[in-house]
Amino acid sequence: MENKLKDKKGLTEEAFLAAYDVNAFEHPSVTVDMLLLTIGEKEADDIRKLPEKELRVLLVKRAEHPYLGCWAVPGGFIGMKEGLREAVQRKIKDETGVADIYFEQLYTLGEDQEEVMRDPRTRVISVAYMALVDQTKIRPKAHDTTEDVKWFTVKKTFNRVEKEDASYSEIYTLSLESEDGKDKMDYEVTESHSTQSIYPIRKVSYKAQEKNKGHLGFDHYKLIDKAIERLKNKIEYTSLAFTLLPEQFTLSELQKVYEVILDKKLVKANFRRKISPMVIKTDSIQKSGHRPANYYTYNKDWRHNFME
Amino acid sequence: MENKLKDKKGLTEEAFLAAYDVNAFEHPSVTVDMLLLTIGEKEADDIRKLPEKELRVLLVKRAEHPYLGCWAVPGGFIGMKEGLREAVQRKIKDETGVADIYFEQLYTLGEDQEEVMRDPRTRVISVAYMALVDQTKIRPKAHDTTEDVKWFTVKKTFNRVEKEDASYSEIYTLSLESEDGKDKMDYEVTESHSTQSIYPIRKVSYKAQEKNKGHLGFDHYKLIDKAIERLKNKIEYTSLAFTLLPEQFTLSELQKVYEVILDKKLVKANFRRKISPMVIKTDSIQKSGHRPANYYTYNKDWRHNFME
DNA sequence: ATAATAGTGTCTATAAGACAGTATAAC
DNA sequence: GTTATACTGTCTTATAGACACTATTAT
Repeated sequence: MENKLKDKKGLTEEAFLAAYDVNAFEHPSVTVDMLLLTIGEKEADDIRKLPEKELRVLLVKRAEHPYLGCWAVPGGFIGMKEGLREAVQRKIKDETGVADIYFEQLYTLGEDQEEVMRDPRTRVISVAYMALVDQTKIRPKAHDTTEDVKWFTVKKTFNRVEKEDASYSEIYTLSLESEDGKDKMDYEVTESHSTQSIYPIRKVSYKAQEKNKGHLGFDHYKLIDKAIERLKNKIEYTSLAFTLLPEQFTLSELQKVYEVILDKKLVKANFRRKISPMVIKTDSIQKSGHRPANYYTYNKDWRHNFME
Repeated sequence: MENKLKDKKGLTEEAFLAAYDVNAFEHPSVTVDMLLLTIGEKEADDIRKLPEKELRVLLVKRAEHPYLGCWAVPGGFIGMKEGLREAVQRKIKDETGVADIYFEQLYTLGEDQEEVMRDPRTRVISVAYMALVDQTKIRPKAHDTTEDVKWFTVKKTFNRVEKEDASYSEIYTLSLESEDGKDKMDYEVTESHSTQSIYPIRKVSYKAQEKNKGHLGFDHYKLIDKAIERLKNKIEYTSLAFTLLPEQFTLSELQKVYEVILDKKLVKANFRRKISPMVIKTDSIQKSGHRPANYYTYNKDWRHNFME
């Protein structure tokens, strides 16, 4: 649509745009952050036992100011002519060497006064994305702006509830530990909910623990926390679990993925009944030190059969 | 934490920050957009009948380029020292005169190439928020940058499914109509889902209809669509419905709110059974041309009794 | 009486949870 | 046989859906 209307100053759109001065105001910077999550396996001591699974996030050790030497979620400034998703795509390629990965928008940082100061360089709005991968498919590598890359095991454990007059708080520990055990950061997470308001008012605060080996840069603990929450939520009604596994998997492996993310044990028979429409049995078999298991694949037309 | 480490160029953080030139790169602009949603009532012809309810969104008629004369979701540039939420809070106050309103982050626009060009002035990243209000509490007003403000009834109706080789598409009509009926915009929404990939790939496209009276600026149809979807999703497991009603309401009113948002009829007895833990009976009564109804309020400690 | 809505009781269908049992491999 | 996991059947309980019935007001 060509807009020939004139504004209050008598300008057409064309004239207005020609006169528009982008630099009349100061602009914030915009970055993307990428939470790359995966399910890793802890090598079992007994060969006959199945390996335990755990949730992991990819962190890079920063080789540049600010937060030089700290661990952080990979990310960076976006180009002027680059879409946010495209920027994330580029980061994923840089970080992992792979292009075809599931990711979705998670949360945009820069909401309140505290977050206005989140980067000492300038005002930074950061759009965070959550990406999910099968760990066996990728091999992360450090590059110019990063000194190291590691997978960190993520765990969020419940501590206690505190009741106040107008609110109650749930207190958790969010812990991050690198595979080699050299870096370990814990955060105390306090989620307070107002009991006064009609609508949910939720304030979350984070406190780094004294004994931490290593530091997490920026306010990235917020992103990790958000990502866990989102994943926990969505895994129940989507097919996201399958993005964390190879194309072929056993039902026990699948169950462990659910158990790690939901953070609770599931009853085998019930689990199998529930996910049966989402999977297809293959003729391959996984051999092991006990009864062999059937391999399954994701049933690609699960969705449209179950939404009318 | 004071960071005394030196980077590759031998600079401390302090020296690095002193030398940091914000203007070394061009920056995108950042705006917030605010989707203010409410439940409105269509005046019934028969006094004895209860009024029908419908979902409405607040749109402003732009008095400035670009999209001068078009309807748009209210919004604007953020200040350098202003948090995103704070900017939205300010807009809400400007637009409605009220401060205490529920709102949450919805979605950040600017994801792909098409969205890089979404504003003819410059590259604009827009962080959209969804706000929910009881329509009786507020009185929207136009101001300097807007020529008019109106509530638009929002409806999304299903048309058909089209099956292709590697995908299937659901086609909907998204319609917006002002209370006075003078402005009416329809969009054909095509949601295609890939049937090939392990993970959900969903592409949505929008097409304005020829017969439209009035235009919607920018890509704001995307936001309206996202907001409907979010609301539909969250109303089932949150207390958001109560933000759309006065403090006291009848169970029939509450049921109508759910029906409008979920876009289906509910069975009264079952609905009441399900929401009973969320509400408290008051001693007030609503008189009308039939059996009077009890007023209820939201049960503020519904949440923590139902999450262990 | 009638129109219109308020409010309740109960039967049925479906899904979730618990648990016990059998099967099959390596050692 | 033992260990460790794979896989299945069935009972119980909880939840969702359908439907019928009674109650109360204004006109």
